[in-house]
Amino acid sequence: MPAPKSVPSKTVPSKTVPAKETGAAKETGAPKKTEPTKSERTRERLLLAAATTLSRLGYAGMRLVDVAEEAGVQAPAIYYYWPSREQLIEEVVTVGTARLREYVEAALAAAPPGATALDRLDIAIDAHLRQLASESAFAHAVIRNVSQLPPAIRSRQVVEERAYAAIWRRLFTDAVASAELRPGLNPELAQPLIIGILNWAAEWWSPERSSIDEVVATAQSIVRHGVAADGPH
Amino acid sequence: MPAPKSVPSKTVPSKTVPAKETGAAKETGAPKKTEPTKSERTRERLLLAAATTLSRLGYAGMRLVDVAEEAGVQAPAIYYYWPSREQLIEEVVTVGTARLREYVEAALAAAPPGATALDRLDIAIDAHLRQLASESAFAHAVIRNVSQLPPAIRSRQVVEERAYAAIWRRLFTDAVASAELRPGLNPELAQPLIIGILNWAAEWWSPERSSIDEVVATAQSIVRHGVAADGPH
DNA sequence: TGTTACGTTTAATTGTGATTAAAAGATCTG
DNA sequence: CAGATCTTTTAATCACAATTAAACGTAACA
Repeated sequence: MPAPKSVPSKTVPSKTVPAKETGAAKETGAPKKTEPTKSERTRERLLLAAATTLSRLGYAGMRLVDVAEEAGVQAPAIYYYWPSREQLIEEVVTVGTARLREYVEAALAAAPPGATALDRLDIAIDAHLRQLASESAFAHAVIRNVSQLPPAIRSRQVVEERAYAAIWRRLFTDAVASAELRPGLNPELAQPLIIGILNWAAEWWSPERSSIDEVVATAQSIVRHGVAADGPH
Repeated sequence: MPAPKSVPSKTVPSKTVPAKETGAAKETGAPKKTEPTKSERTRERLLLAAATTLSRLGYAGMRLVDVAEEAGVQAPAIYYYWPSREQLIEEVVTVGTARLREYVEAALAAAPPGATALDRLDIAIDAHLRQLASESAFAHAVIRNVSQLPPAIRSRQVVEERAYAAIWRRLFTDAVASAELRPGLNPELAQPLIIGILNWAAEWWSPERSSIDEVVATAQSIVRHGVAADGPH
């Protein structure tokens, strides 16, 4: 039983490599477009199931039986894809963090050239909240568990997290540089406080309670007024 | 072995009641001032240990052995004070929530008569953050675990939580009534978003990183500017 | 059509951790 | 100091959940 990809694994025995992700580049010129194998889809289904279960029951509470049931397989099937429960969880939280970063990065990259630092802050808020809303399983899994992850997992997730934090630090540095931030406001503290608005939304927001659009708009409004200099008005 | 107080317990066998908390009212006219028994202090030590361990390892991860070790006793000693692990955890989260509410309530009660709605908001922010900072074990235990508590525990904790939420809802209602809230801002959404600023602080704040005074000031500044009407300036 | 690697299942194995039982220590009261 | 009651400990239970082993289809393919 060779273990397929398994993103960050080291301990994989590495027997006959099934050349799936790897082989794709060889077959077609474009590295995309290969239809996902049944195996690949099962793996993805398990990863999502793990994220869901992890966010609901927490790091220690997530049982492989639950994950398996959620994905419609038996628990030992998980070991075909991951060498251990730990590795599975590690992938959930690193992938979760990475996707959030990528989503926000993409949104910022698509910002119009004339956007001010505060405009970009609005964009980041929008992207962060919408990612939380759509990929809620992964987002919840990360947000609710980072503080309780064992060091081994945490240390690898924190790399992703720092990369994401850098984006926000940059947003605030820019705002300071362009004097768009209210004087006297400590950006080192303002930044995590603002992140709190967004992350905590994962705890209370639900589509029944209010539309995501309204939450985004309200958060943007609070933040903008909350940190902006009393500019030209 | 009679089980001492054990706040919300129902399943206690209720044998010979040691008349401790109860007896206090009988002995002295004032219901306070009784020196805490050694037993009472052990119980308190265990409760704190449980809060600490719970916040560090989560609901499912908190082992009684850890709690006991943190309190300097053996695990089965816990069963002298609580009938089960569940009840212990329930007490941690309800007491944690209750203390936060009481602290903020007290702060608001001490507000000067002339305080505006926004002044009172500042007071609540100050109290909430300081309570998080001082009773951090209980606060963390609650904040990090509410979403993962089993329904049985959660349902009892949520009573406390609703009582606390009512305070904040009131603050915002008042601000709307006195037209201190920026028009167009949805107070139903603004309120949980602001709470997010505060609760998430538990995740990142540490005394080494910055003084609690500075965090409070920054949070107050952001919130006030974030939600206030463009009033008389 | 038999063979081989893949994907998954059922049936052990094993360690851990809550809980209980029984037995000591303490402490308090007379 | 003896006796009784509180507090805590050591020594079982007992169940559950991760992991491993072995076996069972199934599809491509030679």
